[in-house]
Amino acid sequence: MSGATPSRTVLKLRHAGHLLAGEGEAIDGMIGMPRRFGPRRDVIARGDPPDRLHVIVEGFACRYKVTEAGRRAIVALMLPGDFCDLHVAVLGRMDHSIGTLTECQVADVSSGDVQTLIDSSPTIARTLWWSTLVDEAILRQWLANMGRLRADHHLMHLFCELHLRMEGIGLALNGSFRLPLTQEEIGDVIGVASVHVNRIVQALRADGLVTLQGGRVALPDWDRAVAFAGFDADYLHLKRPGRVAPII
Amino acid sequence: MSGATPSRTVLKLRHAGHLLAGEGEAIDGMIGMPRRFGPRRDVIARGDPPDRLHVIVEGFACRYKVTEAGRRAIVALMLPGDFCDLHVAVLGRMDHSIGTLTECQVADVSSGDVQTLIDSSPTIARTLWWSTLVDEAILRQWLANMGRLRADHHLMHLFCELHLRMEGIGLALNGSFRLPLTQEEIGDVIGVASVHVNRIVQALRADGLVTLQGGRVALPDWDRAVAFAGFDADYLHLKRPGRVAPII
DNA sequence: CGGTTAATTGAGACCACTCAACGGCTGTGG
DNA sequence: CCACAGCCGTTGAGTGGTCTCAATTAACCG
Repeated sequence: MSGATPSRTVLKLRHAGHLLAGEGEAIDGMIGMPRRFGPRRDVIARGDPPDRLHVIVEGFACRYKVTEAGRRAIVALMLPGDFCDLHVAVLGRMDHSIGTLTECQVADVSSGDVQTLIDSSPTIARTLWWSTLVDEAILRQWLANMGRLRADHHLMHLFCELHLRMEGIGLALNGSFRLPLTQEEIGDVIGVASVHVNRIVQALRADGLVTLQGGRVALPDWDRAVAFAGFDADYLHLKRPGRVAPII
Repeated sequence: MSGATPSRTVLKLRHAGHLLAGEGEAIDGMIGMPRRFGPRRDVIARGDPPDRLHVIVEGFACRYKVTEAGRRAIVALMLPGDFCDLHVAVLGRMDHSIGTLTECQVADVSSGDVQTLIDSSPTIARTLWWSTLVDEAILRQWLANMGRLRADHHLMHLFCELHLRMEGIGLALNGSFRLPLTQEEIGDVIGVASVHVNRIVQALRADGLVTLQGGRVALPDWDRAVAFAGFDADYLHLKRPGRVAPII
């Protein structure tokens, strides 16, 4: 590693296992100055032309769709370092919205810069490709979980996934990580009403499987959590396993 | 159009709206001789290295995952003409399986040929890219539907989607199309038990919204079906509409 | 014509929902 | 410093969609 600390984006992309020396810095070089978004703001709305690329530098954001009946479905959670829309420029308009959950720092990335970088290095191209495929694999896993797992198992599965993803970018410490979402927002992820999230969380807490307080999630017993959720991390495709020195 | 009838793959890809004259034939040229698979056979299994590309030439196939508890989740339906795995070569191993539902003809495609074709034409590259993005958009829509739509609305939504997709490859006639799946398999798609699929189908049939018999689905009243399902086709990103949008 | 698979029907149980009310915390303005 | 509003979390009660188990009929196939 060189002098500058690699961004969370690069920390994540290193898990693909392809990046050569210096390429992390090249990727960081194209990420512009972040703009601040307040909580619950749209970064891009459904119907917009997807002309810009964005990276979540800080905070939690999501992809979401709203059903006819007005129920919101969060179809992806984006953590610090995640690309929002590496891929969608080919489509004419957004079929979903991207919005912040917490306050966020969002950086614009020029799609021309991305193209240049991809053309300049097969390993970078392969790494960005890997990133979009992992996003898709997560989507498949979420679909498989939804409606087939009971809400308590489903929630623990989500926490297991987020723990690994947060750990991969240096944001998990001692089995706990920050997740300042309301129970309503968690419900929009796993597809249940907020009232039900509440009851489930209490039961899980009583079982010693998880604690949620002050916007942090703690998994005191990883093995039990994994067993309870039926969690298998293969869909995250982490070629370089887990731990990154935690930041904060 | 030239002499030879375009394959269903090309019929589908034309909806992207990018292909130039002659490029459809180029794409068809790389699709090899199909091999026959019986019903309920794995084309690729979870854990396999994703080294080959496949196209479903004839029949119905699916991506699926199996939960710890043994429940199967079908996370994508693949119709004639669909690429199975245009994208997954970057990942080390399959995180899901691809299997036939009905008897299928499956053609192998050399990934070298695909690469050559992509390098030879930006419009072909853009078109194949579009294809994988539409697959992902369908995945998002399925995730949004699952667990948020009541099973009857969900099922009608699926039928509306399949109707447009089948129509787009010339396999829908007078609002009906072939879909020789068991109620169990349909249940694995929308995440409900086969017994419940049965009751729902009967209710929908009684309402005149759909008929299922002899392995065919018929939607006698498209507008009512769309209204009932809350269906909005935008996520299929058909730049050249397959069916004219319902008037009134 | 017998065997197998799929569709259908019924009964009872459970998971998650809605509606509603209450408590706790925080920020604001008087 | 207190009153108040507002959001979030919590709790209760009753409803309903979907489940499992089981049995029966219908359709298909050799």
